[in-house]
Amino acid sequence: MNKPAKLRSVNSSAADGQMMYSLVRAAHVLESRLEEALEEVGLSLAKFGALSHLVKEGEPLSLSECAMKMTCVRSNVTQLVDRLEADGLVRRVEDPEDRRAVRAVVTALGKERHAAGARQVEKVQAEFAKTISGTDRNALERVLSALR
Amino acid sequence: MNKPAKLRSVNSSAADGQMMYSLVRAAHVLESRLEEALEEVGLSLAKFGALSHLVKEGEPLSLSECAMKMTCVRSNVTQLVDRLEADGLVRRVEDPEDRRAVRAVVTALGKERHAAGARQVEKVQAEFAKTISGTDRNALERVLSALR
DNA sequence: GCGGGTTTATTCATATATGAATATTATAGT
DNA sequence: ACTATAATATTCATATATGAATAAACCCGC
Repeated sequence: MNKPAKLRSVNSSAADGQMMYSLVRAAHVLESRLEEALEEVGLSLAKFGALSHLVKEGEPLSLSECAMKMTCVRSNVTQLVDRLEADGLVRRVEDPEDRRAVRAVVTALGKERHAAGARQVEKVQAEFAKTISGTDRNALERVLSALR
Repeated sequence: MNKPAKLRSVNSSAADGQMMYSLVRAAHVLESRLEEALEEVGLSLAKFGALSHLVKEGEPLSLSECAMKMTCVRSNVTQLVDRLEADGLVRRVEDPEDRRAVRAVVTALGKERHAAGARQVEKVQAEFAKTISGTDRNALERVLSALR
């Protein structure tokens, strides 16, 4: 027998603890799927994320701006751009306005690769969409927007 | 004006894409909170996780068993146990049954530290519980259980 | 009993992430 | 104009994670 809804929403911190872990695990599962899908086109999730911001912006971003958009630390971006540059997906250019700054430019190959990555990500999204019912969608939105 | 629910649950792969990212981001936020809380007692989330499995089991676990419980690769556990051992939270003992195996034993200090970590985690859980309404709880459960 | 395949942990190379330290350049306040 | 402060990217040390390669020990079928 289920508990009445009133009781269910009270005194359930143990269940919530499980849910917190479930949420984290579920996200890891999704990340694995994305990594797997992106690997087929020679990208990692980190690389795809960086390319996405650069492509979306449409103009060179300084590494600091990248770090902010990716909500990570600058030294991380330095290394990520090193690898992207080694892959030929991005180029570093100096900023004439500010001689401290370095901006990242997506190469033609980088744009192609990003597009291929986006197609892969869409497949995972479609799969994800199937696992969510319409009513759960709204509840999930509320929960996730509370966690920022 | 909202779309009718029927339309809302159809043709919404773009919104679902956002939700997929939201879910991943939300999990990262939770992980950061856990890391932050655990840092106060000198633990990382990875270390706390390993200790939790060992404490829960109540007896020494081989590193392979640890890897399975933590759903990660064995070489990861090797390094993690290196660090736990350096912290004095765990000891390696040989397995008399199987001379290939190495088992991890929690030390007294390890048990204390784990208990302290568990108290920290509970605080984060309580905070998390407050952000979830009773009705959303069930929806979230359904969604997360579909992602295993 | 033994030879071949499996399982064990470790090591190595690499990717991702953080934070501290450093050097260079910009900018504000005086 | 000069100095103090801030912001830039990089480097370094470290933690976490993966996967490939290795060595040791196990186990099965013969």
